[in-house]
Amino acid sequence: MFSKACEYAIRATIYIAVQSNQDNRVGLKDISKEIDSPEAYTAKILQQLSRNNIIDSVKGPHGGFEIDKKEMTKIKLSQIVMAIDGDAIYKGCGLGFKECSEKQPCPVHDKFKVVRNELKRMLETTTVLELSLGLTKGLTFLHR
Amino acid sequence: MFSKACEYAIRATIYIAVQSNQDNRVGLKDISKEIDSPEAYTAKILQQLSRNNIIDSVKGPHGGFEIDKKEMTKIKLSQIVMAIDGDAIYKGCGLGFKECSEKQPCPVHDKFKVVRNELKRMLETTTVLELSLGLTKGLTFLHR
DNA sequence: ATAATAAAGGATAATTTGGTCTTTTAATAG
DNA sequence: CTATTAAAAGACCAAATTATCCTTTATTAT
Repeated sequence: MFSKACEYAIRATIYIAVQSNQDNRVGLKDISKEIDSPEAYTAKILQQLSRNNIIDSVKGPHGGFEIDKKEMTKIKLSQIVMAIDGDAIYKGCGLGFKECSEKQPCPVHDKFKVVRNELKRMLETTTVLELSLGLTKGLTFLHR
Repeated sequence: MFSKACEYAIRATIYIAVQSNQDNRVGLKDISKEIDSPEAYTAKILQQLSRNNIIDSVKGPHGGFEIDKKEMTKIKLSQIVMAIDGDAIYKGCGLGFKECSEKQPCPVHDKFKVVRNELKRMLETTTVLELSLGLTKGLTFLHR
């Protein structure tokens, strides 16, 4: 569904959100350990999230990553997916045709549309805050 | 969503179905031209489909690929996806966790379930015959 | 100011996926 | 039975994705 990078991005963002809710800034080492991802690779992904203003980063001693509490309620899963994987999952044809459209639909166009719209709706309505609360309440998990 | 190989597999199967409905056996060259895919790579994919009994292949002069008309009504998109991409799209966790389950769900587990179920339903109810008819009627297209 | 800390950035390596080429095997028409 | 045709099979190559390592930059506590 998503790239590995995007999976890590979502995991990391949720973890940072959980910590930011408790006013903890978290470092790369901590993050990659908690979300079970390769450290250096995760660093690259966090950079991208930071450049896309999804998370904030602070250099130096006691630096790390955080998410503004007010912003957190507004960040949707779709923003993370867009920042890492781009819009392929949104506009791409199910059979990989560039020219596929309503006017010239591929054989699975209408069938896929239903699924894609459901996915789109889900990504655009799910907030990072919401997901982080499930974790904090112990209803969901983030590691092996 | 699907791998490139799987996209080519679906395209090819639909095209072979269209031709088989008109009692035409089709060769690799013809297929890859019609579905706009690399010839040698398509050959590999057709082999996989043949081994999985989704299509039939005949060697020698006037050989090629075909689909039994009676079988065609039974072949679902899910069988093609399963043969090429495996069951990852069915059972895999949205965030890539191996241990994700109903009992130990990842933060997006329930959200993804809705989308995945929709996808599953679509793949398991859509037949190759159905898709090929849309093409034959000129309602859909398979190439640039 | 300076040493220590932690993220940013750049170069590079490994793996997976996508794709090609050549040889072998099977089928059939003459 | 032999030449021809077309798929099967195997080795190989290329590109993209995933992942690592090393150097630089920014921050802060002493």
